[in-house]
Amino acid sequence: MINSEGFSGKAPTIYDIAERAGVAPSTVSRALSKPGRVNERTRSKIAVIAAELGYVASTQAQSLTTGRTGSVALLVPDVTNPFYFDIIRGTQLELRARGFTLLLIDTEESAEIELQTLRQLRRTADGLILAASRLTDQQLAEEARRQPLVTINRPAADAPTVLLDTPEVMVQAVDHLASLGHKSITYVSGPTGSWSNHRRWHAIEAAASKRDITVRKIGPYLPNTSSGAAAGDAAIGTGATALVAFNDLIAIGMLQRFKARGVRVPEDISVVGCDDIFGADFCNPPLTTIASPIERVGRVAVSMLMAQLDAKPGDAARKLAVIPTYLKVRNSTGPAPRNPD
Amino acid sequence: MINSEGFSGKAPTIYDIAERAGVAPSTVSRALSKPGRVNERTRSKIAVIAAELGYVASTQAQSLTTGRTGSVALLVPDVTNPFYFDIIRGTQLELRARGFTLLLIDTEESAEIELQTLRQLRRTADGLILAASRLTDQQLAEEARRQPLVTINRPAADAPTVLLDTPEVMVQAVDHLASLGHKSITYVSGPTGSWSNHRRWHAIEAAASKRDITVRKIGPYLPNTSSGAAAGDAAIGTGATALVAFNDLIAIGMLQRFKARGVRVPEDISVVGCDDIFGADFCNPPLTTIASPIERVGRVAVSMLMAQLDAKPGDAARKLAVIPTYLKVRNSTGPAPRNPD
DNA sequence: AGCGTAATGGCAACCGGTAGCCAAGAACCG
DNA sequence: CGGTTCTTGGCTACCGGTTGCCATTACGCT
Repeated sequence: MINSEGFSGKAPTIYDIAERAGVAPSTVSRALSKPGRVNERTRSKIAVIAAELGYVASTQAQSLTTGRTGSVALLVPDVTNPFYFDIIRGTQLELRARGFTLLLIDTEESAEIELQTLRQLRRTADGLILAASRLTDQQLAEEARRQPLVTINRPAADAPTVLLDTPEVMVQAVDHLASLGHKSITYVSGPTGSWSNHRRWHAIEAAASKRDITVRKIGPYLPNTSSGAAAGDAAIGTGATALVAFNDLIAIGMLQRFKARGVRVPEDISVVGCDDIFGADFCNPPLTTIASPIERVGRVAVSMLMAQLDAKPGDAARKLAVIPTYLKVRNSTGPAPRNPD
Repeated sequence: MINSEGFSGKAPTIYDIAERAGVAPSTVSRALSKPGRVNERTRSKIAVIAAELGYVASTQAQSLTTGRTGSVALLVPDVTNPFYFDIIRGTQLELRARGFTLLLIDTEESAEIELQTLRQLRRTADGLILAASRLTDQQLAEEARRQPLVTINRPAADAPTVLLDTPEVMVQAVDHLASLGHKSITYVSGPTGSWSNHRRWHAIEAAASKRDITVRKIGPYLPNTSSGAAAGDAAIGTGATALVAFNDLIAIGMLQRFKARGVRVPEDISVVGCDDIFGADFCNPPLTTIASPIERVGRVAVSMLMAQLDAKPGDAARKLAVIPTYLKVRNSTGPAPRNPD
């Protein structure tokens, strides 16, 4: 209480250790960071003193000379979107295993914040992982040229990308609905700037056209449950019997809305989501959706970034990783109603 | 492609700007960080050049002299636990508004990782926010003495704390169940190391004893849905009619398990959760739970931390913030069954 | 005009490490 | 035993900013 500022004085530096050990600071530095470079006896003496003092190297000082900061930034459009939970976790776990720190940024679905953060972090992070970037292709390419970057669910020239293979499985979803007798499918579109949104829509369109099924699109909607509620109302208006939503958040929002309005799922209408987020298995009814090992996406993104950081000029970096996905049928899809209005 | 390393050369420094502007580096530094200190014409000239070059100050270099890193670490036991997501978001938003960066750490429910990270970050972060710390009181006090710290849902000597006032509302939950005719309540306990777990249990115990209601405790269980499923089975074994769970994750896990085993909620058994996490409103049935403005918890934690950072010796810091909570009645609670086994 | 004071910008030290270069001593070799 | 090479540790410059101190100039005022 005497000194409300003084958090136990200053942290010890290599100079403190050097003094105690009777060696030069540079020796301490070497003892700690390149063990082979100094005599074993000297090294262990220094190690002991460092431990006693509770020495921790200043990462900022280190990064100043080495150019490495030991941290990687992950930019997500919305931290509260459960889809990103596992990406965050996968990233964080893999990063920690490699001795890196995670800088988490919520870009609030804004390209501007994203861009500004990207610039801000140029010096601060060794590399960036962009989940569902809202930047234009050009901006993305530009940034990729400036700093090591990996994108998730968004291809970019010059930057490695991790993709969830959801479009592939959209075909299965269409087949699933077709086999249940649905003749028409309505796609509930996500945000306009989202690349995966376009990709999913095209996949559905293509799959449907091969099967004599008509498709329609409503939206765009923000990827959250309240927007999903709005989408639910819109869907009822169109008389659709089969809905494929951009993601589970929207799908769950629709489910809630349908329940509130007395529309039965799947008797009156079938709903397919995408991502298999937390909650998809216990909503009412449990949601048929497209699942994938999302945590792995984060891990893979990290390892691709690391490969990029360690790359010698001339190394051909792996540019693309596609993570498999699969259709998970639960209770939100069922036979097409006999006589739709 | 010519040079896979060279991400557009080096970032510009104040020396580059100084040269272009024909002034000394120190002038550039001042122009950028203390505008009043230099002539307005000089300042604007420098500002223009800085903008042209896309200059961004190196935070590590800055922190080296100023001692401020501009980043705050948030430690959570499990990033995939939705409860923390709004805390993360609140923290991140408030931090960004104040020009700080968020370092997110998942401690994997481990006191050891928590402690190790705390040490690691001593130099790297200006302060730490510990959500649901698993440390002992002593460890916590020790760390609080070493660096600016704020805890969430965990009181600590020497560190400001943000508390959710859930125990207060546990009383309401007990009343709610009592008014529905329940004579006995079973508390489904969370992790042993969790302070809020103890606190909630004691609140229930106290409230029940005043109302001639018997209480029981089962557990401990990990705060996730699979553990909740196990808790569900255990609860069935005890013949309980009213369950209050440590948190929503456990409650939802129980709900799922009950559904699978044909136990009707709330007809056969009532369930109360805690936290009102994402999913509590759309699970089946929607969960009666204790809600609170969780995002605000994060914001308040940040502002208490900032107050601590800016404190002059002698300032009496606010040591405790209690965030109100309230009972949200949905469909998982109902009248006690007439003739329980 | 003369003097005090404020405004402005440069110099240089410093923050805490890293790394290149060099010298002293040890070990090795013919 | 002299010469060469290796090992080890110190010295010093440097990374990119910040800041205390000082010199210069401009300005205000009597």
